[in-house]
Amino acid sequence: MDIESMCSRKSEKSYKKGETIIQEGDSIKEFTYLKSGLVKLYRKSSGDREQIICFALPLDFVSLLSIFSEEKYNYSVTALLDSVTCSMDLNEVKMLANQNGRFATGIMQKINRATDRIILDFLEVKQRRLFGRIAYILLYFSKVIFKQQTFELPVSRKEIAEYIGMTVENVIRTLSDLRKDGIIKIYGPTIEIVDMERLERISDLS
Amino acid sequence: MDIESMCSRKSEKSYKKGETIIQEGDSIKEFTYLKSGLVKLYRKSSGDREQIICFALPLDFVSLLSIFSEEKYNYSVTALLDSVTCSMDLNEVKMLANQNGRFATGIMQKINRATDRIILDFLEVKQRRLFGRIAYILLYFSKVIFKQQTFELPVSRKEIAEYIGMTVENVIRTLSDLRKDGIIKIYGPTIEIVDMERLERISDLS
DNA sequence: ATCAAGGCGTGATAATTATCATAACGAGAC
DNA sequence: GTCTCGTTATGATAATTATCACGCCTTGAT
Repeated sequence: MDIESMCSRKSEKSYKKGETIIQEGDSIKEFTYLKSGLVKLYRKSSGDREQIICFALPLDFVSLLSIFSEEKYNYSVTALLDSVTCSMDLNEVKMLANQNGRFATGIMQKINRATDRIILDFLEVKQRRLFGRIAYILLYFSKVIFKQQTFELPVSRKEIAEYIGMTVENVIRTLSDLRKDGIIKIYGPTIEIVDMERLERISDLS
Repeated sequence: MDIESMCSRKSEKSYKKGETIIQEGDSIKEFTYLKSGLVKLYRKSSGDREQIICFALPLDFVSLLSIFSEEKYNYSVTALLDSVTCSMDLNEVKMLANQNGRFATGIMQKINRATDRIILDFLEVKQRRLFGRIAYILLYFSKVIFKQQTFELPVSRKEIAEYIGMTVENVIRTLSDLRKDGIIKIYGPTIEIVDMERLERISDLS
């Protein structure tokens, strides 16, 4: 019994871009992963601001934090692109995990990998400044998410700001500066990385 | 078979304050938790700086990130106080987890709780500025680690800086400012929180 | 069509933080 | 002992980032 086969007999749900999949405070009843699309995991912080924790791609678990240890979600999930999730009853998953060690360690490994990734990315972002952070997230979208030099940004400038921990104005300004320096091109919502090496250097040099 | 009983027949090691328990890059052969003392988990970032990921208390796992998913540690662990660790052979733990679902979910739950804690603390720190961050970490030491208003700081100012992502000078300056405002007292390495409410207000107001 | 709201973009200014310099002090090496 | 070296400490200055203010454009509601 693996995730794939379990999923086949479980419930799929579709979400339009912008729809909320999980609301902070919801009780955790299902174990969910993303089948297609792109979502953001985020948290409401004091003063009605939001902090984006990470983005999740197809086959990533959406049930990460708090699952198996809390009763209620301490983060929200919203679709950035039209998305399909696959959910299984959490109690069934827990029972299965208790009965089947291999299944349990499989899940464990996958969740750990995801949370490790979050922590390591936080550290990467933290050691950079504005320019380095913007370069880092552009490279992230280009290399990890879209695997292309030209892509349509699935997030607003505000959401970038919420991920890297800066203000919207500075995100916008920095993108403009990168454009003025000929490192990227901006066509409305799509971004083209023109000078990949220079962007990488900026990301490395903080 | 639970962690406690498994530990009883496994190897304990003692470390003096300052000794390194795990070195980034070491291959992961054991599953380790802290029996007594206090340690820091940290990572070397570019430019021989270090970033502290978290602190671990007795009964916390020291094997967190990368374990079960990587072959080598991507972080280091060093004792901040004299510490004793308890280690089990990782392959044995994996085998046991594969055979025993309850054991596996138990570990899973504990690791998840720890990594969740790290992520949530990162978010808390991230949304604050210098003063708020210093207040937050002082409250953390006071409430979580020592459960006292007066305690001996187990970390240097530099290490505080490495945790909250600021410079040493600003950490020192901010502690001085809090002292001048009568919120804390500093006797060499020990700190007394005089005005807990004010410190909490500073932590909340960022 | 018109209005309101929100995202994008830019400039001026203020606040925050980093960097550089310097000094006192204690611990460990020799 | 004495000499480093690292930590704590403080000030002056520079760099970075946030805040405020404004205008443009698009989208959705009425």
